[in-house]
Amino acid sequence: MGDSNLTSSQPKVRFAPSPTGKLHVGNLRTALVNFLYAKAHNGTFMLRIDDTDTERSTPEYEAAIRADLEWMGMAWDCEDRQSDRIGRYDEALAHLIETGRAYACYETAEELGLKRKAQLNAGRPPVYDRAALKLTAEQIAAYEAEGRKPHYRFRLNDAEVRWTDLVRGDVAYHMSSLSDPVIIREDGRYIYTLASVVDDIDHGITTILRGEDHVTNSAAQIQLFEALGAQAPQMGHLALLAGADGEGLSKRLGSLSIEELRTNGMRAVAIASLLSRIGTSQPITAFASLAEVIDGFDIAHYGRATAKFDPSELAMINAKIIQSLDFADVADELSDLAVTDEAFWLAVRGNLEKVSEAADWWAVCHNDIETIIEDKALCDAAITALPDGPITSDIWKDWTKAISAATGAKGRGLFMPLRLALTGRSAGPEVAGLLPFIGRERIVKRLSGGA
RNA sequence: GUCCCGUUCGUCUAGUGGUUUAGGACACCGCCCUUUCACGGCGGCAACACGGGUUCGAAUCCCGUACGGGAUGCCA
Repeated sequence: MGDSNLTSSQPKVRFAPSPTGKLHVGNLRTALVNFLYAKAHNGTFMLRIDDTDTERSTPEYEAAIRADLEWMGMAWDCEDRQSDRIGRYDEALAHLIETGRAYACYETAEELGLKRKAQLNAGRPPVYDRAALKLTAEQIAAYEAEGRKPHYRFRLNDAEVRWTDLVRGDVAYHMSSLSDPVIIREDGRYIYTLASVVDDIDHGITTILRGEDHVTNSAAQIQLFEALGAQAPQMGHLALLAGADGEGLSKRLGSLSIEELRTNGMRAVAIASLLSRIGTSQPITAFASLAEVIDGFDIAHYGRATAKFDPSELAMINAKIIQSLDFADVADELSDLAVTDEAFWLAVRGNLEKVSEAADWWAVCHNDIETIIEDKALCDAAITALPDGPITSDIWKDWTKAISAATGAKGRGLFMPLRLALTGRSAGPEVAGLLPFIGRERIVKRLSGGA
């Protein structure tokens, strides 16, 4: 477990997405934990666009990622992008070559693939054999004459790398089962392994919080930090997320993209509430604001076991949050839905799972519906007992009392027929609050079986 | 194949050898309240993956098995 005193000096963290896809709950959770860590410790949250893979990166994805982060309220304090920093990577590579930590390799991707396959078949781990180190000057010249361009690998020290992980505690990793990582491609494009380390050094990143799929990368990168004369930042590897059925999340990204959750009516705070708490020892809480999520955050509460993300759990938190929202909080969204009345919002909010459902109830009140007459005699009595004067929610009590006196009906037998006739539905907000919006004319019409 | 990691109520988890009849939160069920739903109050159901070992004593330590996840890329 991490020592939180270590971070009393202000940390600087980064979220480093590669713009090769949309943000999904797994990604976003990593971003959120970084954001919360920074905010909880008065630190800096940086956005870094990892776009060294030019074949898969697109401006559209980058824009979508930014939009999602902004929508979540996760403002970043500064930003940078890897494609602007090639010069720094050149310098780092030169330094590694000079110091004997980087070396040129001439195998093609196909040759490496075959080599791996052979090792696997022989029951050996598919670790690069460093054949390039044994190349003679003549062989290299021959490759060059052939037109082959080298890619470069970082030469790992055959040592055990240790670090105290913010979430996993003491970690030890022997480098013997790792291949020397390629750091620059044959075509001259850098790979994130090097770029990320150079960036973290230059940006003064103090703490790296990412998924545990990066553990082996971290081990190698710690040696890279050292080879570049820097001290590795603090590391924290979050357990990955799985779907509700335990299956890895990555297989079902589509249904769990932030964009989709947003269009499904999930609120940013609801998402932040859930993602900040799953996989931790803290209870899942429906926070009212991101500030509360920050207050409730502590990296020490994160566990090592795979956490499960359940969309239905998100929906419940979302409903809970909506039910306590003030009119001012949703006025803009509601006006998009043509709902402009505060009293109406207060009347229906307690029964909504999504804000957009307010529009359904607005329609129930103002448009024609299919009424259900379950008890005709009672409905007739209701028409008779309907008091004169303006229809307010206050009339409900006396009105229903009068209907009860006239018919002998009470409890469910009294209220359900009224609800069915007036709203056409068997469940929903308190009928009293809807009355003023339905209006006298429709009330009478519906009680007599019309729309 | 090899290397990491994990496995406690439905779910997220507390638990680092005795204080544990294994605690909490959410979900679920019941009751109360009540004008349905929701909210609230009270109560309930419900778990240490399996097998060995160490120990007076193990959810906790060790070994093995099973299952799951990750890594093993000229992706990030």
